[in-house]
Amino acid sequence: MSIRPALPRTPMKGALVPMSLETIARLAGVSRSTVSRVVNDDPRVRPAVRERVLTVISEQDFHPNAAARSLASRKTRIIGLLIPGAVSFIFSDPYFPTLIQGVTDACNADDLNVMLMMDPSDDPATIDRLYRRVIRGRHIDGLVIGTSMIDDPLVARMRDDRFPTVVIGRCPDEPMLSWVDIDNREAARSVVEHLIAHGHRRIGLIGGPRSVIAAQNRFDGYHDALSAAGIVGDPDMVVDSDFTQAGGAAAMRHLLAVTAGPPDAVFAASDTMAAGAFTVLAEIGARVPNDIALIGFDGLERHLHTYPTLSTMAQPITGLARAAVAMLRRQIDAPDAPPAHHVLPTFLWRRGSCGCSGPAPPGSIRHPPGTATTIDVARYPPSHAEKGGEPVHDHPARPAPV
Amino acid sequence: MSIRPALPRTPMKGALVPMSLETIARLAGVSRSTVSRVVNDDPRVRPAVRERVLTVISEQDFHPNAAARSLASRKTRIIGLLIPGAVSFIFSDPYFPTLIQGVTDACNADDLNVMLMMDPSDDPATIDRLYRRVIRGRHIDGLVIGTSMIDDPLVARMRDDRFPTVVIGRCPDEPMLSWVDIDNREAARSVVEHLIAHGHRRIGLIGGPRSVIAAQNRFDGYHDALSAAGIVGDPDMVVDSDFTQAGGAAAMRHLLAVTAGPPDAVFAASDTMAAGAFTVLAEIGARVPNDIALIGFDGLERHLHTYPTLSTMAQPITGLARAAVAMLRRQIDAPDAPPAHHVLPTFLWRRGSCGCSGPAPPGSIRHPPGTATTIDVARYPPSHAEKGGEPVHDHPARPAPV
DNA sequence: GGTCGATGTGGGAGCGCTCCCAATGACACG
DNA sequence: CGTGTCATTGGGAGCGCTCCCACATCGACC
Repeated sequence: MSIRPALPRTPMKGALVPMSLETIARLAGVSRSTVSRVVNDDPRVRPAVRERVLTVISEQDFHPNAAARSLASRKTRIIGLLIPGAVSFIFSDPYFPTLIQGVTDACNADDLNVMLMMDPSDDPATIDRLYRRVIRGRHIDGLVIGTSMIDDPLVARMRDDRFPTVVIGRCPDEPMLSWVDIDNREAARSVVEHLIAHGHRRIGLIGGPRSVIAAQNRFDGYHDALSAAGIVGDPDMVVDSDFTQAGGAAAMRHLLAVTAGPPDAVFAASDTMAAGAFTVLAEIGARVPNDIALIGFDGLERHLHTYPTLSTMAQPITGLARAAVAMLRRQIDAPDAPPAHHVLPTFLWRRGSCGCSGPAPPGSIRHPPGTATTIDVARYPPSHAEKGGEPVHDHPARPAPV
Repeated sequence: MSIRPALPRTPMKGALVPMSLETIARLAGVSRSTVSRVVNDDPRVRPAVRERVLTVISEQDFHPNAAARSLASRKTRIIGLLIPGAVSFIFSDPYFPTLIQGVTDACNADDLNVMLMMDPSDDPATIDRLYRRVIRGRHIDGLVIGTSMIDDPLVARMRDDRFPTVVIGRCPDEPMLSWVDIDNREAARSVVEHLIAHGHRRIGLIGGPRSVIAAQNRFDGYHDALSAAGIVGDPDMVVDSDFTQAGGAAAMRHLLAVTAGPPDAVFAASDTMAAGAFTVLAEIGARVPNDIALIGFDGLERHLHTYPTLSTMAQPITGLARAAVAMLRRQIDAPDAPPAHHVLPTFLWRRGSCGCSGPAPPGSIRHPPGTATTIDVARYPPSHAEKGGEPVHDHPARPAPV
């Protein structure tokens, strides 16, 4: 195995030839340092010299060696994106793909690179190897964690290592870690409140796995709304599911089979589960929303194409990703700054499946569109805002209780 | 901005302390070289010494610095995974998420890291920056390209740069690039052949974008089957769509509105588009498969939960990913080896939506289960094989015409 | 007892950058 | 004309590894 570059080989058409600052320096008649300054946009270079160097760089199609740069600067310009393997629903739900896309997009804008870390097998030994190799091997400058599980050991590890980390999804037990999130509890509460405003009393909940903090928060919000309305919840109306379409379908069947009678409205804690519920309702010939009303969670564009269109609590997935990257950059630049916590707003899209098709239901809450968070990267509402529905209720950003 | 590590700080509980081969060497009473040998599994170390060094490494929780390693060895142990932004259907279809997962999984097994490259905006300037930064900056050792478009400029660039690259999806015009693929044309042909065996003559096609090579190949296969059966195709029966569910629904509506009459069977070139078609059929009350039979493409597990279950041509997405990583590793180790091309087998799952519900239709082709390709990494059939249907027709791997 | 190979081991010389400091020249001012 | 100041520029010293070569050390063998 020859590792040495094949130097004497005649450089063939376009083939990558190793090139260094020194080469460029010689060709431009300056020193290595000056080329370095030009490459790094250091102002201490005379415009004429800068011009000359830039010309040579562009002629030679030179780009500085990342490894050498990292070694000397102690910065890799790579951030890690960790998607925990424990979440079985990773790719049966477009949440994570959208998140990944949002993160890479934000990084492109900053000339950062993304190292994707995930372990579908969720084997502790693999995770440990991955962790040691990437974090301790200093492959990356910081880490974005896709979604935190309750008692995620990796989260505690990052805190102990004081490694720059931003979690998407709150970490109530880790005040020293930065995170960005939506207010899942409040959002869920207002979904159920909306169903109550439609006159429904027997409201089912198709929830996510309790181990996912966001899912737990949505359970809590559901109960909050029932309590506030003085409704005594039926435990049979609450089904734990798994964020998949199949799981949503199974949960719906379960709700329909409850001895005390089926629900007259259902809140599914994800659009994907709502879609599963939808198919079951179609199968048995139940009319939505007349027989059973339905509201999802996520605000995925694709569910605009069902009939009736799915009402849903939209969360700014791309905004979360952008915010996480921005926060992480800040943390990398100032490692000793205190942790930051941000809450982004959500929107309830009233569409066909909840019974809204024009006039707001009696008693529905209508807030003015909330000003977004102080993080300017959180562009909101989502781009498909204009495609259907109308925001009824939003949760303005606010500092989270730390 | 202090870049220097805060050395004098008392090392707090678990905080990352910079550590080097030299440190370990001193603690173990050996030289830097010996530690390096231990870390790299070089046999030229006495067992006793190795043991001692390993103990110190583990005590100190040491992991060698990736940048220094890369700089000295000229290998980064990172591979790039490029998902072209031009494909709008990236995340509306689980194909890419599954591919990404497959690639990271394969890399974990080899202690390789994955750098995710994608540009949703598909802006040439961004792509160019990304390319220069990552490829020419030598951030990665090699590249897996998710799916090639017809005339993808990036593909030509890789070939010119002689950069280790494997494309998932064939590149007929680039014999010097390695790729792994399925035989889309033949697979599509046998789908349509199967519909013909069911007695259908008026067969619609919901295709993907023509700019995607795989989609084009499926069009060709569709026509092959019609020709072979002596059926004169109706151009109105062929609708170009976009691999999304909404696109599939729109295409189905289009097929239903054709003046010469609706199809009695439809081949959708992806399961996601088939799902869209499904909802339209349900909406108008058409029975599947009695009024209109339907077969999809991809073999996504989620469509096992529809009613009737979706018949589909399954492709080994994870197998493609694994094969690509294996091929890329080989190419990185032996850059001068000739390019490799592999074709993985597909399976037709006969389920409810095509009319198969037990006995094979008259004249259906039944091959013995094909032995998989010579690439041992391609485990096949997919893990959900046991969940429904029965393979009817497989395409054994064969060397591709180069 | 000398020679040879095999087997370990140590240290030097980079890899291609960044950062620091010293040196240079130009210019203004006293 | 001396001196100080500023803007530029060059070169040295690493960053933490890998690789190569030299140098033991130890038997085995003649």
